[in-house]
Amino acid sequence: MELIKIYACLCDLTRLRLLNVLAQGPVCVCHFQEILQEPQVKISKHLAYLRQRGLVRAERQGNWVIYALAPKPSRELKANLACLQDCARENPVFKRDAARLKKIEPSCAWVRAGELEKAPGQFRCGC
Amino acid sequence: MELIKIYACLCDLTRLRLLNVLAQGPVCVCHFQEILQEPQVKISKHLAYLRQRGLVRAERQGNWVIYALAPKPSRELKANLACLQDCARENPVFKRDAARLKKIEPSCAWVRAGELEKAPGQFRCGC
DNA sequence: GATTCGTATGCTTATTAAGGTATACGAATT
DNA sequence: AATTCGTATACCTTAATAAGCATACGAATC
Repeated sequence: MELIKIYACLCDLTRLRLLNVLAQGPVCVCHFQEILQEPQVKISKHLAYLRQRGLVRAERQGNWVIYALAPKPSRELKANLACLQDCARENPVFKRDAARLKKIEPSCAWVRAGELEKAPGQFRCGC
Repeated sequence: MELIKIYACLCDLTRLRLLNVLAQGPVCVCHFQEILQEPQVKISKHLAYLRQRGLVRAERQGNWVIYALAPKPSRELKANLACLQDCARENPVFKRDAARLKKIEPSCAWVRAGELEKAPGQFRCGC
């Protein structure tokens, strides 16, 4: 059942943090490393978990892989992500992630605008 | 973290069904057996799982054990249970459970009203 | 073509969880 | 006191998961 799958995705802190960041917009793996302060393997694996279950999609841009929330989320998923957003608002861990995201916002903004494609080789990962 | 615990409780269908039924009010184990159509061990174990994590509390009344949602739920728990209720509304499995609950409603009503204590020995389990 | 960079995957180990069978438990009945 | 009833737990088997290490991969650079 869809609901079970969703809750299974949500019952790990790392994945919760990933999804919470993604709610702000697409982010590449190396930025996740910086925001979550977790090793690459860990991040990559949890992203794979979410990807395999359809909560998230990945798109390659040169060396980087940009992750984003899946388009056309089910009603259940939409509701639960909203609920998560609401619950996360007051939580120190999520707030800290949000702050770190804001710090590297510029690079993420380029990514979101697709500038990376237009001007390849212009941007370096800050990791 | 509270949220992780909650999602862990929610990522199993049996527990989801239990919680969804409990949202209507206290229910005893044997009624759960009838509503979910699942073996006693299974139900008992999942109730223990929820009990150990504080989502649910149990109260003995003679031979029966009545389960109810924990009082004073956290903001997170309240939000997620509401979200579940909303998602479950259209789901055939949960709807079927709700229908079965309604059928045995009378006995459950006694339990809820505490009549069981007032008139011990008057009621038998329908299982 | 070799190297570097960012990312993904295979392997191993440890933990957790789900289901079933059998049995133990407390309360009530006989 | 023995039995019955409703419920809980111990034990077993199997499967899923998380984390870390090492390594493979594709794209870009040198």
